[in-house]
Amino acid sequence: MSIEKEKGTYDIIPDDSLVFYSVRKNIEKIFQTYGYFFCETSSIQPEELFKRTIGIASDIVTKEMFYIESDKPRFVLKPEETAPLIFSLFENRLADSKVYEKFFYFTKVYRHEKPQKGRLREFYQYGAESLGDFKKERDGEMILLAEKILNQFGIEDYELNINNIGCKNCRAGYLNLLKDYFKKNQDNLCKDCQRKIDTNTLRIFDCKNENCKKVSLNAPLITDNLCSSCKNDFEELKDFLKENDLSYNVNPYIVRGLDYYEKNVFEFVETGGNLGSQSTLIGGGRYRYKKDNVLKNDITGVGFAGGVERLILSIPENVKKDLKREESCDVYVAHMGGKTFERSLKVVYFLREKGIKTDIFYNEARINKILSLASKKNVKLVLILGEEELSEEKITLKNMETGFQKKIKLDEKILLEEIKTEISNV
RNA sequence: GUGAGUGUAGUUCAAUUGGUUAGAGCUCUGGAUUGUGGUUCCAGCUGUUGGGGGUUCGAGUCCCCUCACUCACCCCA
Repeated sequence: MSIEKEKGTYDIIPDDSLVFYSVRKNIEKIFQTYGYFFCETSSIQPEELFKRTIGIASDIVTKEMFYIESDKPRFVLKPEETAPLIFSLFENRLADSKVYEKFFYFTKVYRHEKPQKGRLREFYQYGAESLGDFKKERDGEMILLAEKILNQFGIEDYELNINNIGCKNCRAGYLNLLKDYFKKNQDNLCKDCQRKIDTNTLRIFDCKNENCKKVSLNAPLITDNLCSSCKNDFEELKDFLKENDLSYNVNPYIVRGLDYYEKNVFEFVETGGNLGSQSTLIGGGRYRYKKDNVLKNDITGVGFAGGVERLILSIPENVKKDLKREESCDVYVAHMGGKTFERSLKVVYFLREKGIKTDIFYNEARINKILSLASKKNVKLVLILGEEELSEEKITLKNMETGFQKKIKLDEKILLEEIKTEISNV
């Protein structure tokens, strides 16, 4: 092809689109079941928004934004959905609404990174925000909800990691403590890490260098340096998870890359090896949008985001097959042309009117051709209306899974009942 | 952004130290079966070997450039 696409982008077309679409519907259904309301903001957002929320020093802001040619102020393709959504809710006076306080989204986001497995430049994120006071029930529901999504798609190889990254009262103190520790030991750190001491202290924990690992091993941990409020919040979350039989690991090294996170944070990590080195399925936690010249008060809440493509990569093949089936027609009608075609169309229109997913092959074709097509389309039932059936005022109903078939009276109401019972058996 | 690897049919992979017309499975199309699919059998289609340049009598194979993908770092969903 002479026209090249942007790397790290892809098109959603069959068969994969069937899985994608089913995943989307299932996710949205779960959110609604938990009382969350759908939202989606524009893909085009002011750069300023992300600078002030996810942080001027964050990787996303410093090197991963797609800039759009436009008048001032500079606009970017949104790299995440939380900040645009929170600001939109604030502008529309919904940030402290009691009617609407829980929101979900399913939207495209953009990050200019080098693509690899599980990492794209344009990808979908699903996520939720629950605005209001910090409460263990809010955090807990978020985690239950996130896990519910993984379970819905038969994903079993994952771990839940939690941490508390502190708040304005204890976080800065801890960082200073950590900086002092690394400065004392900087001779044993690699050059990269020496540079990180002042700019990106926490990232030293991620270094793969053996010497750095050794130094990190004895470094002070955030979990040992929390203020009483954070400590209490963390314990409450653990209690909640225990009460709800959720197993978790405390991972004091979890770092959130976005500045607005505070206190309890969590991550669902894939352990089945389906995501290569990009193992994070879902990341989330509590956050605080500090009051400034735009926000009149602090906005607090808890939320999470998951990558749709990573989720799909983690879904077992047999589950994907079922999802595809969910998206295909229930009934496919085979006719033999002429009057059988005319009569078949009436059946099709009737069934559609009754909410049965029904389709028909417009052209005249041999029966084995149509059945083969029906099989490829994953339909559950085929109705056959040939000259033979028409002359007896009957229609053949064939279950494509079992192969069982029977002739029934060519009467729409009787047909509908038969179809309903057959479908519910599949 | 840094480093490494791989690019051959729709797809998964072959092709002797460079040697003639680049092959096979699956998919696909048609038939066996003009009223029974998913199994089986038979037949058939599909390629600027990612692109460009170079070396050579001769390049899928060697060299250079470029692009794409993959993996890792980094980071994150």
